[in-house]
Amino acid sequence: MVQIPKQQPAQRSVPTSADVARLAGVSRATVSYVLNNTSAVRISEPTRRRVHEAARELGYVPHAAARSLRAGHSRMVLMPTPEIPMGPLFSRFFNELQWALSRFDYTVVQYASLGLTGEDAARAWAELRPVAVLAPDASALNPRGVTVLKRSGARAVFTLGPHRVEGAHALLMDGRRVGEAAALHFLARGRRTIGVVVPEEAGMEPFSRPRLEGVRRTVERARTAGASVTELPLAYEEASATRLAARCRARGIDAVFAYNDEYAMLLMRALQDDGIDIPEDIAVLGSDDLMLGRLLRPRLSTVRIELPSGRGLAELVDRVVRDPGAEPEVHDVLGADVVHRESS
Amino acid sequence: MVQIPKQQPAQRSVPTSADVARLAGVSRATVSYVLNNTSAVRISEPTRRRVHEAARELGYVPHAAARSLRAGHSRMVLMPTPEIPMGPLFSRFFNELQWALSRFDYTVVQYASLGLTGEDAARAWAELRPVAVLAPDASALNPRGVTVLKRSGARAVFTLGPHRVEGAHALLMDGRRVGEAAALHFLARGRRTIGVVVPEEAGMEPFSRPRLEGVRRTVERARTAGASVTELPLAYEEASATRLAARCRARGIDAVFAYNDEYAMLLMRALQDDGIDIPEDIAVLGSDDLMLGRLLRPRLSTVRIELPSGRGLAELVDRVVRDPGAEPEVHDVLGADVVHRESS
DNA sequence: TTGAAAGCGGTACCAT
DNA sequence: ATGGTACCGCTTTCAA
Repeated sequence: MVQIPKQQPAQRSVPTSADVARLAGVSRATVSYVLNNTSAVRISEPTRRRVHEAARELGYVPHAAARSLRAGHSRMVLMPTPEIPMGPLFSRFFNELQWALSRFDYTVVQYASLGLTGEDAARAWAELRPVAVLAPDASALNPRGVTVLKRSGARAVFTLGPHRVEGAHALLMDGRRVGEAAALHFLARGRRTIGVVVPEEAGMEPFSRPRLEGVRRTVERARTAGASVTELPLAYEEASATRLAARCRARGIDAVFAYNDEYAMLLMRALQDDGIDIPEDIAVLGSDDLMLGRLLRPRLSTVRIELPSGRGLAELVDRVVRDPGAEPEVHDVLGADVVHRESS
Repeated sequence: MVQIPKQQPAQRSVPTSADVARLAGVSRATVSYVLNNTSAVRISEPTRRRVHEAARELGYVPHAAARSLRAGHSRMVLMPTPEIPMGPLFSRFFNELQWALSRFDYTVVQYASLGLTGEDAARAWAELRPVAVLAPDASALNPRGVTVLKRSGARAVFTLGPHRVEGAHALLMDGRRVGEAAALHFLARGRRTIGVVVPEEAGMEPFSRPRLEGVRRTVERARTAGASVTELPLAYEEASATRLAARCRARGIDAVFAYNDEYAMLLMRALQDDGIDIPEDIAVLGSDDLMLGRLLRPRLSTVRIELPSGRGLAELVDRVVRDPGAEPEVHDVLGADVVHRESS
């Protein structure tokens, strides 16, 4: 029995527009005209058909790199992926923004430049020659990085997060607003000894610090007699929560802003197990308005965070791309308001 | 007073290696040799310095597209982003895989080809000429799409998800395993009237269907007298859960596999509010082993899903890239086992 | 040790 | 209505 070579892929090399031209019996120029529907040039119907047919037969797919090399620009919007998996809130925002940008005919690409930060990261991104970069704060983009990107042809550089960076437009998500809303809520309800949970997990400082700071600032400004703010480190595990619950009781804390709903749930459980009544003894406030908060008993009060519509942001990005000369703009895109339920 | 134009960016065009060569007083070839540390060629130290300095001064960043165009290949691994935001489990897996691949010197790019599926999506991906594609199931990659990708030079095409696709390697995540584990758990504990929650939210079928099917299949095979399986549609909102709780009671259901921990929490709350005792009257099982499940009362039993290490998968991808001729492999990468706590 | 030049896959100008 | 061709930025022989 003859041994038949199994699946000889023949590994034909990738078909190019020259191959299509050859097969269709026309020039590469004609192929380009036909496949791009170039309006400045009229190609006869029979020729069009032959070209299309040849392309289909060969399974021709244009080479994006070659195209944008020639064009001198691309419509790639680069969104470096943050190292930390984002919660549902932020990831929905990301998805929406992506979708909106794609409506503007941008190609959104998330690029994982893992380990790189600041200028190094910027250089890695710049190699891709994106027309715009939307950098989450965690990428630690700095002013020099912004310069690198602009020099390499990026027409719009945005940061997304709590900080702004010189030279770049900013979609400023000022976490202090969240802390502020929480603090006002507590003060208005007569709470005075306020604790603020700060996650111990690495990489969350950019989000947790501003919230703490917002609480601090608000309490100071209010000049309410006897009001104080205590930082409460908490790891995302029960043992840590148990210890923290004891500490809350010991320090006479009567209100806790728990960073977000998940940490709030963790702490609430520990407090309740410690015999503390919520909200009677200690008021608890989460944030992000997750479904799970509504399911707790008592139902969790929370700071609802409002992110802007992807549609609007996509418009903004597009506007800057069209007019790159303009001064960097700072857009305060974070809204925060308290949803009062039963835990506070 | 003279009006000074504010910030004249002079918008020099992007510096190329030719600019660097000019400034350093050498040829483009030399620039390339120096910046790439080409070992086959020895360049004198003074020249090296001059080149590096010129590159720094101009803020030169190489053009990735031009480079890979010349090279004829890239090290880009394309991971089309699924339309649905993934939970923490899956997103951790994604991150890990990305990190591992970057250790192998691959450039991982997530490309949002929103709205496109099947062959159209494949064509859009192929334009980027990735060396490998890891396509989540939701992208609906089909055999023709696989062909398109291979024809365009992709040396490794993987699908990630519950289905496999002809011609592509598969990291098969067989959700039936999850259902199977759940069913065995219930049957072993004497439960007979089993309900399976199926989320009503769009786009979750690829995950929920197999789980249901796994339960069904396992119960059928067990041939346990009187055992039955009921499909329980549930939207992620309290009202829907309330209705479902009533339905559970009415149908005499004594065990519910709730799709995941979040739906489980939602349903558990509704059942308890309806006066049903868990696990006495109805046993509840979630999946994903989220922290939140441990915090519920009773503590939620859950199906722990084990995804493979990113490291191992990166090795696999690399192996296939090196030897693209091999037959497509199917790797069963989903482990499922029940973590028994208090709700079952 | 360095430079000249070809060529990767497209596009668009200028002829024909 | 089509074809010839220069060129985008970079790498890599081959010569000098």
